[in-house]
Amino acid sequence: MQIYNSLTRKKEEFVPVTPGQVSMYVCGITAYDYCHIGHARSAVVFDVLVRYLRYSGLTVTFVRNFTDIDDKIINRANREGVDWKSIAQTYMHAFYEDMDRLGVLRADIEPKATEHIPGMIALCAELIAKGHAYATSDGDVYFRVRSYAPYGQLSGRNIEDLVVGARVEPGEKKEDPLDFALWKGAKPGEPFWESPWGPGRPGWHIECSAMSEEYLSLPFDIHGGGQDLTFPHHENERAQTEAATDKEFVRYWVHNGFVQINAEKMSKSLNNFVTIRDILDNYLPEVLRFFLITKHYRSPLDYSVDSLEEAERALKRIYLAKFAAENHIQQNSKCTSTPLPAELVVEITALEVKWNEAMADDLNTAAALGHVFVLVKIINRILEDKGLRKSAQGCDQLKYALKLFERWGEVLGLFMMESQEFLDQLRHSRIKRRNIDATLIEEKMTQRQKARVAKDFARSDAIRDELLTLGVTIQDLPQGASWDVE
RNA sequence: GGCGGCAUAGCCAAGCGGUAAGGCAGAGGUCUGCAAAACCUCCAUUCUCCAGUUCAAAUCUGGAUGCCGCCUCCA
Repeated sequence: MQIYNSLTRKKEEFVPVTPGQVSMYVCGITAYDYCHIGHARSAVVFDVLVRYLRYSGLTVTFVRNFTDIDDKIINRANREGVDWKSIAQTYMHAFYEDMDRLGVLRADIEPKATEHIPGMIALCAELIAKGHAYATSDGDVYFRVRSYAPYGQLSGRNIEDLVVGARVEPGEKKEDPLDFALWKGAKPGEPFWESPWGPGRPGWHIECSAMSEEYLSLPFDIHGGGQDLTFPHHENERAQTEAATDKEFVRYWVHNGFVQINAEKMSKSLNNFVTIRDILDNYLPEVLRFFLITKHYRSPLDYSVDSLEEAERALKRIYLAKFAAENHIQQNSKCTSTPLPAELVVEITALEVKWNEAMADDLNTAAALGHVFVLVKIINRILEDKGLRKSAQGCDQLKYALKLFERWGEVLGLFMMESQEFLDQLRHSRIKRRNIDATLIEEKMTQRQKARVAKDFARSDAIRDELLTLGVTIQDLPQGASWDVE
């Protein structure tokens, strides 16, 4: 497959270091708050990537870490007057709850920073020994940025430009403002680990270097994360590992784009953070997951309730077609030998190739979903035509289409629910969201049914209009009337 | 100020030199007591603008304009 490499700023053919095997590391969360929709996007994007690589026949070793010690965790613990460990515990647990609901698979290895302190200390020591780092009298250890020539290559910056923006916090004893902390000497009251430089704790970047090196051999194939991690986090990780080991760190750097809220960046200051659980209070997890892959992973994605509801309608269309095809296959016992129009068969066969091409082209899920809808249209076309739907070939093609749903769904993490179950859940989700009193609606439906039997259409239509103002629509079907929420 | 990205129908969105996928909305039709839902059909001679390269450009080059991101913790 082709994959865009942030380091070379080009799409490249993906060739794993070891044929048939992929080693992949993605920066996980810092456990200090509930995950927001941006975390969801990143997690889902790399989940789809892992699933697709496996679908392509590759064996993937996927490492995703937890940062369970960090300034933000300590700050929150202090603010709430609790132990920092319980903060990390709470939000790692929440992460699993949210991700499980979204269908994000567990990584093969999920290391925690606090369980890898010795590796980080060893890395710091190695960097000091090689002259790439130095300890200060305060027990801090800094990376000597100017000692690593390629610094800035990954994020496309040159060192002299960085100097302008570099900051030195009060109390820091850096040789150079560009240098960044590998190890932070403990301040009073802070958690610490013993080290050759005195009690302290790791800087943020060193943990990913230590953990990726521990579980994957260098260079490993894919390093992923959000676009904002490119600088400084990934740039620093790369500098640390390559300077310490004299080996290439990573072959392909993959970065996902941001989720924006109404075309603006999500930020604490704008107070426009939307958490995963906020959304899942009102929408099915699969709707959110579908929404997150409707756009190419490197582009910014604009979140709004409208766009989420549009995704919901679109997903419903897919499930309705799946539902109809499944039902038809179950119930249709008699088959005729009517052939399907040749172009229909050709089209459906071509779809599998096209879908694959889309996914192999830098994980173009937006295009892949387009092909899913073409499949939906073909299913409906067969189902709609009495001759075609009874033909043996028509049935075969419907079965094949369902197999495609299954295969594609496995990769996208979609369409895996029982159709009926999805449609029921969707209905309940909408009833809840629109604050609809189902008992009241049922009463009205009974009243309306009486009116209809009595051919009092004025009355039955009045009830229908009344329900419509609540957002409830009525369908009069041969087997009786039913209602739904839009 | 430095670096990078984007601009495609009412909205969302693919497209990576060979003549505009797909979704939502909308219009027509099937169905219906009438509707609704569902389904089918239709819906960009044209891709922000101006030059250029080419037999051929939404796609490449140069310029203009407008948005956005990063450079500080951030997915």
